Amino acid sequence: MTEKQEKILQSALELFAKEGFHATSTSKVAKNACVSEGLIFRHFGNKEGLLSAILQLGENRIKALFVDIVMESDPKEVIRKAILMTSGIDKADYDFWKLQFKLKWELEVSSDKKMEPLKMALTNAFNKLGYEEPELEANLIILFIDGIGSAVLKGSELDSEEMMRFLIKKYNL
Amino acid sequence: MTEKQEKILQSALELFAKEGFHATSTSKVAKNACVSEGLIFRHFGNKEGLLSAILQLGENRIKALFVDIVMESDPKEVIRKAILMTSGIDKADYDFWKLQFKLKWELEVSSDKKMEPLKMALTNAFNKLGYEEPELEANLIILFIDGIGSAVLKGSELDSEEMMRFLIKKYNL
DNA sequence: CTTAATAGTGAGTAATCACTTGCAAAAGTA
DNA sequence: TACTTTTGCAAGTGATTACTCACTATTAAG
Repeated sequence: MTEKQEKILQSALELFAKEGFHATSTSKVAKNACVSEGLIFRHFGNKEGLLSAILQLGENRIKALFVDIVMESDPKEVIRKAILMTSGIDKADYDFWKLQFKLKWELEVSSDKKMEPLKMALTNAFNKLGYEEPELEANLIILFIDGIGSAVLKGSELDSEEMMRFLIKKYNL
Repeated sequence: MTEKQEKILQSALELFAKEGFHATSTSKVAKNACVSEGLIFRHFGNKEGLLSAILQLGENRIKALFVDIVMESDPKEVIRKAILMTSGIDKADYDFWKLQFKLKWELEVSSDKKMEPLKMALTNAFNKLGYEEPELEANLIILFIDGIGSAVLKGSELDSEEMMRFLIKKYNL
């Protein structure tokens, strides 16, 4: 991957996150990246190709976030780490995650599949801890993680750290 | 409001919800509504004006949904009704609510303010029931409602009815 | 009936859209 | 060195964008 190629990707990420995919023109991306507009199409084929490249990065990053949770053997620790998942994300990466959330709405891609390994790990954890309906408990945690993530990235006033602490207390973790 | 004016609003709602605001052109809206494109600008000024009109409808509808909850005096019933809030929405109104959720991301409008009365009612209810941290409990419920709504409107596989039943059981309501 | 306001149209507008093309500079590769 | 491939740019392309304008049809009040 060339230097300019990365610059295009970085600029697209920033602008797509800030303004949205459809509201961002390829000429804007090119200007922001200080390259000719044609170069975008040379490297990524079309605008959707550019988006796909970004989406692929997202897939990889989310997998990386899950690894630490899924590999954990202590069930209590699995749930704790899941709840705290979003606390670990760098502020410099906000654009990146914001885009991922935004695109779930803009492109109608279901996030169920991506969350599947996390759901399995949580279900298993709740099962080990003797909860009556482990799968529903897992769904609930995922709902909260997603909700907290959304709130933070949308710039809500919600104190995410306090919510996580509260949840951890609620589950005796 | 004229017949054609309503048709424009209806078409815009449908298309904005399906394709997104920026991805829907005014000419598409006009065609779908079987009116001349110019009429849109006569009545709504510009594309954003059309959006504002739709957004205003949303504000009113969400207030109507809240009334039944906020007016309830029995604290347990307040929480129960809040949890079940999304179960009452008509499938014919899916486009409408989908657009409201979509726009929260596309236009970066915080939904905190709209949710404020609901949060107050829930906080009060949890307080009456002797919960230690009523405000955080309220936040959690709102997070849940928002999450269920998102999941359903995004076409997730999540069984929302079962999740609601599960939560109601969890809170002994 | 007259008049004025509103509702509605359809053919424009300049600007912008995603994308292409021709060509040159650079970088491998032998 | 000579040749091929990749990288990059500038100047285009036709289509579409949000929006305007000149005009007509309809309505309603005096």
